[in-house]
Amino acid sequence: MSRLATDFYQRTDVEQVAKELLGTFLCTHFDDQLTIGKIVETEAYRGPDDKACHAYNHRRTKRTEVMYWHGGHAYVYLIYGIHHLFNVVTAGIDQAHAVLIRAVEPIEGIPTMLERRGQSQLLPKLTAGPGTLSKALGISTLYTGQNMLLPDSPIWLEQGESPIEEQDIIASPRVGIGYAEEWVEVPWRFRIRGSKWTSRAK
DNA sequence: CGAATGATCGGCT
DNA sequence: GCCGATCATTCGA
Repeated sequence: MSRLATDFYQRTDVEQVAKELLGTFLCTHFDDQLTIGKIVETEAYRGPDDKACHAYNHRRTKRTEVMYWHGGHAYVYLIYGIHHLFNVVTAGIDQAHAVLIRAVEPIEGIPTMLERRGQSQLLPKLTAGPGTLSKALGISTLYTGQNMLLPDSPIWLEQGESPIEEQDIIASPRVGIGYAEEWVEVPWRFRIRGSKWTSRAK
């Protein structure tokens, strides 16, 4: 396997990056535990024109500052006071684009994931959904701003076995963004066709 | 400084 | 299907 590098992350077409992240491996190494999940569902967010994006209209706050950093950083934030959502920052400096990772297929470190989630059986609900996958992989807001291009990063991405074909990608509207007006129906949620490890379709 | 709210999840009906 | 959890962040006074 080889790590995704600068030229993958720093493209300006966040929609394309979101599709190409499907099939890649999200890896974490915390507390001496290696966990790996194959990414099966993503969503693209494109500041500054996308009303669903935290960086809409060049909005710049302490929380969203990371989105303005160069591609390859991790943007992690807390939602509903409970869930830590993991995003991959893309494009260049001051282009606030990011891809939310919404579901992974457990590959490595499954006992660790089960323990972190307090579950005993390997079922899709272990890692289907942005909050649950973060918990299973041990990702928290502590790691927002982590540069995943650094060789010693505890969070990183590995290339997939082979690219997912366009015909095997299902696009649909993003979820939980009812406030985003004309952006509500834009089909920037991507999933691998036939994967049982994705969250429920809208 | 106070109040509202959210890129969600899981338990209960 | 509905609803409550739970708190950092954001914005307005």
